[in-house]
Amino acid sequence: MYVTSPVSFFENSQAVCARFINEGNAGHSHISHVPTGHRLFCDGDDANYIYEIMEGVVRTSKLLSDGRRQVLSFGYPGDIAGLSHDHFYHSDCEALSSVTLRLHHKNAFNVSFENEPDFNNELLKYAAAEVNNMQEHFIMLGRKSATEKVASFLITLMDRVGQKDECNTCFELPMCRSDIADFLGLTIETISRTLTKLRAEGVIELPKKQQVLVCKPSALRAMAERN
Amino acid sequence: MYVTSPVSFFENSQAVCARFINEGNAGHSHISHVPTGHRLFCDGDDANYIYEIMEGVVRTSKLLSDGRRQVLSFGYPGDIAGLSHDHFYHSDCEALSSVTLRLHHKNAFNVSFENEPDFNNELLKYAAAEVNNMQEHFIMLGRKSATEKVASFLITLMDRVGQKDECNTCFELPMCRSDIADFLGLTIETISRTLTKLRAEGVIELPKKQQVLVCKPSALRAMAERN
DNA sequence: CGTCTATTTGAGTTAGCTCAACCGTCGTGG
DNA sequence: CCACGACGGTTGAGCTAACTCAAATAGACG
Repeated sequence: MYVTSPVSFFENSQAVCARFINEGNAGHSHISHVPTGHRLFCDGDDANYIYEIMEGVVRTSKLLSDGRRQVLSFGYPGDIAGLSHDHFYHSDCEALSSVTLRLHHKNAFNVSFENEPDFNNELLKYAAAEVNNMQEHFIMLGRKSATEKVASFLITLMDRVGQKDECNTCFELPMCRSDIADFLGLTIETISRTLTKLRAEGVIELPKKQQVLVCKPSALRAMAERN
Repeated sequence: MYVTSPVSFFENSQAVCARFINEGNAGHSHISHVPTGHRLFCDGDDANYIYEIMEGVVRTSKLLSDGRRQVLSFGYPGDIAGLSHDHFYHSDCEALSSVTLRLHHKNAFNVSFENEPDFNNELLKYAAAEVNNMQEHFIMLGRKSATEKVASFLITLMDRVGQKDECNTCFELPMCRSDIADFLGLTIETISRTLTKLRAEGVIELPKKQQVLVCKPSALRAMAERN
């Protein structure tokens, strides 16, 4: 189980990164591959890189001392992981699938990147958008019911990575139920029951456990806002 | 009641700002005063300014269509409000006390500030720190009990603005119970009951309804982490 | 085919919610 | 100056959404 697995179960993140780095550009950034389940960085590590996700999905999370976990985000291609306001990462980050990354090496004593004003501007834009996304997630965590949370979550994924054939939209869930639970502030049982309910109502289908088919997108959207 | 008060109850935010602006510097920033209860900006307004809080406290919040509200942050001196990733504000912001602000005028078609790379760097640093704070708040909203939430909230304020005399630490609560409730994802009744419980256990005192005296800071910190 | 793990389903519990009454403070107007 | 109403906060009683614990099921994989 993720929730209780100690950090030491995985290799040290530095080692993982070193192992899978393929030197791309000699300059400030290079390309790296990380396989499923491996860690990009840990809470407390030196924040030497900013990770641009090019392919695959990562999960960032934070642990409380008693094992409770909050998943902070699922990072899809185009997203950035590892932004830090000081010298350290403040979350764990793990590959949920085989991941291709662009690593931007960071001056260890500066949040921003020297001689890269454009990249800094991009980062600022990204950070501002991230703040906005997180604010939306605040509403989700603070004020929405279980059904609303799950429906909102599915809609976000549908809009972002859904494949539309004729009438339905289909997408993969690279994360397991406990990841979803810890993202939405619920339990795995509640996630499961809610998905079952949505399926029973004909709003979605679950061809495989980690694959969703949205049959009634408008009904799903309605459920994300009320009840 | 804040939760249900329509936007139109207050004057248009542009007007408010215009009225209370005292031209400080002729350049990119100027100083402004906003009295208690008045709005700095609304969700949907053109994001023309970034607000640097110099004195007083502001509250940013988001409303759902059915009236549910999530308070996103309480802004204290040194904080920034109004950061946006596009041309618009995505939250409401209101003065909880008489507030002094430095307004930074923004190019309406750019997130960042032209010819102000230093300010941009400051912004990036601030945004990264903000992301970090918000991640902490995710744990609060997603995984903590009512008691833990209230205790965490009090500790944050205590550490930030507490006045330490001999053995106790004292601070004001410029926000009302419903603000705290909507910040922590609880109801006013639960806030009230929890404060009563903390008082009964001798951890805090409430000399006035909007004033807190922390008698047992370590006990309070313990409660913030477990139950 | 058997084992391991993720997920689903069921049954009972509870933390926090809703609804309602009450209290205290403060501002207004007779 | 006092009565009254409004409003924010507290307290009580009962309810319910989501949790916990437990058992059954279903894939995945050697």
